[in-house]
Amino acid sequence: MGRSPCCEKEAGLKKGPWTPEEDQKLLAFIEQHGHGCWRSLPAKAGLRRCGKSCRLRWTNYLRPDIKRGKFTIQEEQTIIQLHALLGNRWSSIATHLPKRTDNEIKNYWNTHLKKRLAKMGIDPVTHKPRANAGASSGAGAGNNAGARYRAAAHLNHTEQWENARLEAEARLAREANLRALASTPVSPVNTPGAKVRVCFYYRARSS
DNA sequence: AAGAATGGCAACCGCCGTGAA
DNA sequence: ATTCACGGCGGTTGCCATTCT
Repeated sequence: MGRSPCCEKEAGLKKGPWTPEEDQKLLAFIEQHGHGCWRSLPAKAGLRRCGKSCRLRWTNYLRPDIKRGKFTIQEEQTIIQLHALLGNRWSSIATHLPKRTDNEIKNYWNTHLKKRLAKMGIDPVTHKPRANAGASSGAGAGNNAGARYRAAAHLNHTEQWENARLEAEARLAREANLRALASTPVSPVNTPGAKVRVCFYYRARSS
């Protein structure tokens, strides 16, 4: 039973980058009325966009509580720790970084953190040391001191990440307990319905 | 200086879960 | 019990900016 696409190919529906005028319209409308039903919002706000596009623009860019700009070391650590625990569940990760959007975190992971971990010889999917770590890091074959240094550094990093991971695990467990005690709604981390699509794919850029 | 390659990020696509009818 | 609409999510793409050759 196929679902029709959420955004019908309606004539005149605009796609692509948002203009400042569109941003202004969306912002003004939501500030005045709240977003309500996203589907009907564009018509009410005078936008020629689909509701989904409006929602995305709002949640990823226009929301006033979004922190933009460079991620701090602490934020990076949190992302790495949570990714080790949760995999690519960006929305869950984002709940622990309240001012960052899942899209931003996902982008940051794919463009920065993933590469950094790989460079350190850590598999960005499993967060465990790679068996052949360092073999492809461009190490000069005859440089033993360099190799020793890299090996030590690698062990050091591995240890660091593992500790961080355990810390995060403990913290999340504590938080879960507190939530259970307070009988508040379970967090996305433990929500049964939360998507567990851990399989990871990263588009290899064609060169 | 110019073109190619790469990086970074905003936005789109399609699937899934949920709740209402 | 089934269908449908909607919101939400993760994966992917496309474009602009920056760096490299």
